[in-house]
Amino acid sequence: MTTQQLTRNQGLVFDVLSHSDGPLSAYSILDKLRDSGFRAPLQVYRALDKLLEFGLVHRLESINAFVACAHPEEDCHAHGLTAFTICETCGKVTEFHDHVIEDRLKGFARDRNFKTGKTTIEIRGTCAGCA
Amino acid sequence: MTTQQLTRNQGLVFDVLSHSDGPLSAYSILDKLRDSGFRAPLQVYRALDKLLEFGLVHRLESINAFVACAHPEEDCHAHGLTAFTICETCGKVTEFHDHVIEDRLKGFARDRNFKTGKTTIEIRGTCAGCA
DNA sequence: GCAATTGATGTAATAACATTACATTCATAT
DNA sequence: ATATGAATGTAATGTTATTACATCAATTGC
Repeated sequence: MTTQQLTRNQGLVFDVLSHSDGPLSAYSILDKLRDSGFRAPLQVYRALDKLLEFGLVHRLESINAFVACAHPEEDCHAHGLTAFTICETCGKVTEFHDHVIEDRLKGFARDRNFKTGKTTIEIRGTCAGCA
Repeated sequence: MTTQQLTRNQGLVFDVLSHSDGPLSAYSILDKLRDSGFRAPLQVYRALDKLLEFGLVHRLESINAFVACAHPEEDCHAHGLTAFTICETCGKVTEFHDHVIEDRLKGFARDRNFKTGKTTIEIRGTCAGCA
């Protein structure tokens, strides 16, 4: 998935997220896109749904916000599990992938015949710069 | 923390969660407590805040809902990291603790001088019974 | 005893996040 | 050219959470 084949709305939303310092809520994205013609939350949510599907954007469940993927040129879904640190002071988000954790969770699920869908791993705290 | 020293509202909310089959939203808790005199969301949220603090209740970030801790007699905070599987079909939630994952996340955070606050691990999918 | 403080409660209003419903437009594949 | 599926526009509504302010209850220090 390259950012070339995005629709206008998807492109605008991805652009806003890519150029943002930190995660943004759907409504702050909407505000930033008023001048580009956005008028309703659904325009943002629809674009976000697609971007999430493409693996270009991640949703941070614990703060109801969205970030651009750290490596949008590759397919993030292919990296397996994605985890995040979220600085509660400056908002900085760091994305990482850990195969040990992934295997461990997979094992846990398999042992219980639990069919894994989406997995969320988010560490909230204070980043090095803000400590 | 035993459930003895809870206030009336905290006790009522904990009771509803303890006797529930699955996770409940704050507003469904409110509905279940109308007859006990609850009239506003804040009564629920305030009780939940305390119960979370006491480790008697967990918040499921990915579904905006709350569950009673699986072992309220012990202090859940003492077990370290808590992770969950959440069945999207029947709502069943299973709580578990994994030291390998915990150590791995701790290591990641330490390497980056990230001071860890609350960590969320939630696996959404389909449980054995619903597969 | 009785202020002073602290924690819990009651209530209303509002803010923040997300979806449903329905009409329309666009792309493209026959 | 037209049928189809995807994307869009807009309004209304639903769901989750917080702010603000008044009151009440328990505890502490004097």
